Amino acid sequence: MTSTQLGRVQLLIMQVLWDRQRATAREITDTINKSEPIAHSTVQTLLRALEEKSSVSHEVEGRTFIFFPLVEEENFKQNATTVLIERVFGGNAANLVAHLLGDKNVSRKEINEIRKLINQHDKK
Amino acid sequence: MTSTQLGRVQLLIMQVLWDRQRATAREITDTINKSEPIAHSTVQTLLRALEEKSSVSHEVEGRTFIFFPLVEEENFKQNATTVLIERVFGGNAANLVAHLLGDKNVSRKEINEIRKLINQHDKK
DNA sequence: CACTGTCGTTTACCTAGGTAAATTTACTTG
DNA sequence: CAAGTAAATTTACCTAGGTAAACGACAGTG
Repeated sequence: MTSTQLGRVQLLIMQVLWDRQRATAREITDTINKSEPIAHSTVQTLLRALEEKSSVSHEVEGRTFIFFPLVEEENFKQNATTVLIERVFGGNAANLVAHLLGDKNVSRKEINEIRKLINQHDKK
Repeated sequence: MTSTQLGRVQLLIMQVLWDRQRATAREITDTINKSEPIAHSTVQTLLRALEEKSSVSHEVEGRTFIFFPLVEEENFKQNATTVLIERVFGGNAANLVAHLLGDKNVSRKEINEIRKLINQHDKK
């Protein structure tokens, strides 16, 4: 299916994997537990789900599984962004940016950063 | 709960309501059916779900229900955008824009539009 | 007055995501 | 070798979203 759609906790797991490239279920659980409580068995269940939809795979080392991502972080970001633009912003990325400029959750500092990005992008 | 999280089809329904402000279930079904097939009973089921989470409400007119949105489109857009930025772009809107500039799915035309938006925004 | 079409309601089934305990399996260490 | 530990697997439950048939109420029409 290669669905690059992930649930919130699945995404946390993927982020650990993107960060480390390789990790055991235990390492993933411990990493997530630094920011929020999660049971090890939950992580294992979701890892199996991720494996079923070909987002991750594993190698066996001794008697433990070493997991690694099959989906690239960039691919995922692209997909997530595209879905938002398609469903919510009529398929036009500029509509999304227009929204950001008027969004109270976006700070002045971020807007300045955005302006810089555009200017730099223009210089090519 | 006031969850502004909506499923794909729920969002289609909300978009019809945002567009018309008031509509019967039948009108919603017919509108959606112009772009994709959907059973009337599916729309009714989802309308009830939307009503349960206070996204829409209805008045009774004769023996039919007239639905109308309780959630503002802007609120929803803001929420959906915030969730993407938080979960995928480390909470920084500029990261999202940086991504857009390198996204193959975003056309040159859209980038130009974005530049114009920023320039106009600066003039205040 | 029975028939038909349109409502809304009920019921049922499926998938995905999340949560986690219980169980099994197997290695290691006293 | 028995016990404990740690890993993976199995099992179970719950919610949200989606899909749609089946059902019951009712108004208008022949």
